[in-house]
Amino acid sequence: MSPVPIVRFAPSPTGRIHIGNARTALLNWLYVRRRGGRFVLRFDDTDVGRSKAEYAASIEQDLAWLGVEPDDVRRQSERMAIYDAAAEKLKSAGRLYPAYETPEELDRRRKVQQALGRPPVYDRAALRLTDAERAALEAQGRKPHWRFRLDPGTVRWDDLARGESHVDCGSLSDPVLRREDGTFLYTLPSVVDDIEFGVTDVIRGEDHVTNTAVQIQLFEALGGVVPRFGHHNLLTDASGEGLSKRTGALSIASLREKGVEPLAVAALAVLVGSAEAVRPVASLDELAALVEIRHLSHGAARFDEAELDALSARTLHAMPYAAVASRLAALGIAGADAEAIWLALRGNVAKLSDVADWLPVIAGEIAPVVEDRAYLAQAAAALPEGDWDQTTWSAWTKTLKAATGRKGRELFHPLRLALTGRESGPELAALLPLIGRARALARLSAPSS
RNA sequence: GCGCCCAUCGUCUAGCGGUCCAGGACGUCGCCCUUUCACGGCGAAAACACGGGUUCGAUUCCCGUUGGGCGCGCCA
Repeated sequence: MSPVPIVRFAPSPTGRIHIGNARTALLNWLYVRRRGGRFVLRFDDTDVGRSKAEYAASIEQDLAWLGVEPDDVRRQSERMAIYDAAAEKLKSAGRLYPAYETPEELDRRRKVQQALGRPPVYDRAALRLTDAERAALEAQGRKPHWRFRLDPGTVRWDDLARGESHVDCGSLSDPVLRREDGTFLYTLPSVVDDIEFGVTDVIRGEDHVTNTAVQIQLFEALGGVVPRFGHHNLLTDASGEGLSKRTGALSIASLREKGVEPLAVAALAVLVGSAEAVRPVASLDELAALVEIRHLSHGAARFDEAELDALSARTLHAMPYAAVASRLAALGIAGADAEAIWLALRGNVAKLSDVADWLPVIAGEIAPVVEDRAYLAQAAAALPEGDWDQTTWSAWTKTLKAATGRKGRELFHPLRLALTGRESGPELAALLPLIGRARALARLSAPSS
């Protein structure tokens, strides 16, 4: 097998991606990030009716927001001729055969089989058609769709996540590879592309395990190298319901709009349902070192959005200035004081945008809360001269303590109320130098409120 | 209905026959630190789904039941 892993994330651009898709994308991305390798973003857009360019664009945006930067982006809609050739190859090998049933007929048969307690498997009636019968159908204007003739045996593989795995293909329908109009379903293009792009590891959700058995047969029928497969456990929402059944709420776009940190989304998306404790991380590299596909559990895991908010806040509390500098600049926080402002405020924000709430305290207008004018006048008079730094607060309050005999809450709280106008907030030692002498003096001397 | 996978504290999990009156993380609660919040420190409550086996001994192995996830598409 290639020493350099090549993985792919293959969404169909028929909607926006949600947290479950992000889990798959990230698991792939982190896999090659740690080993050195390539990540291909492949849009499985053979369903022209449902695929939309704007969805593809938004998927790329969502991935970029999470920090996933593909090495290559491909579109299946541009590669039809190649799938055509593969289909011909299967046809001449006797593995692809025409079938003429209508979707309604098939649906009816499936229902009958289910009612009889039989698995709803295609009966291969088309395989028993004589040449004359086929010609008759064609003469009526019926166009065939094309099915891949499955080997009935059991397909086995050593799964990256689940170990020894097997699927009995005898209980599967021959998959339709191509529609009447010549367009392809996802199965064949996926395998053709995996072969051609040299994909070494297919990491996807466990909803694909039976597809994997079919696709392994397809890899073999096409003479391609069968990649390693890994099927990660699926996520459910907080109530235990499968994500695929719900839409919207857990989309990456909605999480971004809520102001959740991308690193928190990434961390929870891949750490939940694994043996590793969910924790804030400082980078995707740190996350990559934590994630081990083999350590994923095999049952579905709950993704709790409430947990995400807490993780997002904790991620912010430890975030170095360099990691947020450009986003702070966009909020108007830049220049010499920007780092000090961030370090003073970060422990008190749940979302990055919360820093805006504190800006007036540092550099704008507030309504000081004044309850004890005499004490504040005394405090104003004791305000140190010269340049202020982190030590100014304690020097000042020490002086005040000696002069007034106050201590604890009685000493500090009136100062906080006057200087910030609020009951609680960041440490005043960090805030005071940012507020500056002039502003502090004005607030301490404000009229009673 | 049939098939595959799973089943340990509220949640995510460790556990691969005795080391488990079950360990960690998040959450919750309490205490400490602190002018407040947050952080940090210490501590507490909190779980082996049920029934049968196998075994000297089952959380751990087997079978069944129940529950859950997924699949059974001319979706991907």
